[in-house]
Amino acid sequence: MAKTGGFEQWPADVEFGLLGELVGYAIRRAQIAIYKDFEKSVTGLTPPLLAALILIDANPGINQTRLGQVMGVNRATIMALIDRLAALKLVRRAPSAADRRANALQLTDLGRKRHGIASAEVWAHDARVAGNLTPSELKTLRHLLTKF
Amino acid sequence: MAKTGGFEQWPADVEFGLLGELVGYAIRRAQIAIYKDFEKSVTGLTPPLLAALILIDANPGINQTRLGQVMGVNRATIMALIDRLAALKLVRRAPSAADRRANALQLTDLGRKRHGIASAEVWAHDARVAGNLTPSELKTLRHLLTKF
DNA sequence: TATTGTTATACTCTATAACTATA
DNA sequence: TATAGTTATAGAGTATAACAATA
Repeated sequence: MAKTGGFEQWPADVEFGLLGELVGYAIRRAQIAIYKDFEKSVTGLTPPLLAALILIDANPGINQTRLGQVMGVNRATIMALIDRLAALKLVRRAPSAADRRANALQLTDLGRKRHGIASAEVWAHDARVAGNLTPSELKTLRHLLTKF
Repeated sequence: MAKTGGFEQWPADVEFGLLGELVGYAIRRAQIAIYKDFEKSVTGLTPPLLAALILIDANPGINQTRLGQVMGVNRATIMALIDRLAALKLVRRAPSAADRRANALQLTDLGRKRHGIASAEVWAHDARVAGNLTPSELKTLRHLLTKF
């Protein structure tokens, strides 16, 4: 029942009706609280941009369509995200050796540097928001979340 | 490890790097999967609009600022959401007896009807996406999610 | 034919800043 | 002074539809 970033998870003076019964909404409220802490913790990158940055770092040469599938967004959306990362000089669209239609996505030197900084920031953020859970509880939660 | 709506939760051929360590990202991925099922299940209302509709039904006369606080958004944002619910003739801004600055939000007759329909839809949706969890697991998950 | 990237376009969610009426 | 609502504006994320290049 922690308050994260001033967002009161389940205020007692409000009726939630059906929302209080939905596990999907419980996940959504946790996500809102976590997002508010993320904003204060990770400088200059939104959650989708950081996710893309980390995924490209971990999968160098991945193409846009595949990255979009992994992130759960379509080609036009991943296009916009890569455009922004490219404008920030963090990601480069290199030609793919295997498929001349595709871009092989890579981090730039600056991108690798930024990846290191943002990793430290998001790591600290995640530890903070999970601070009310024991290691055992976290393991259980992670396990249950894979079932969706 | 269910696939919900064609979104593959943790594809095995992709490295997730640091993302795989973050409980916040695990929650985000579950939320993406659930959202994709929501879209197919609840007709004509987005998650924020349905949340507002249910909260107004459960707290008739609530004002916009308080509703925004409960939902975790600011006054300008709740304004836009109520504008859309009002344009759909689902919600009415009634004058507040206690405070002439405030709107007492209420469902219209059509709003109550829509609330009933959407409740059935979202209930079925939630049961479907939670189908891989036992009642005991769901209870544990709900408990752990309150800790953020 | 199918797929990758791209562009044009539009909609939703969200916020900041400034204004007004009222408290 | 402070708060509730409002308006104007902007940015980010998301999608659909169409097109060119390549598979």
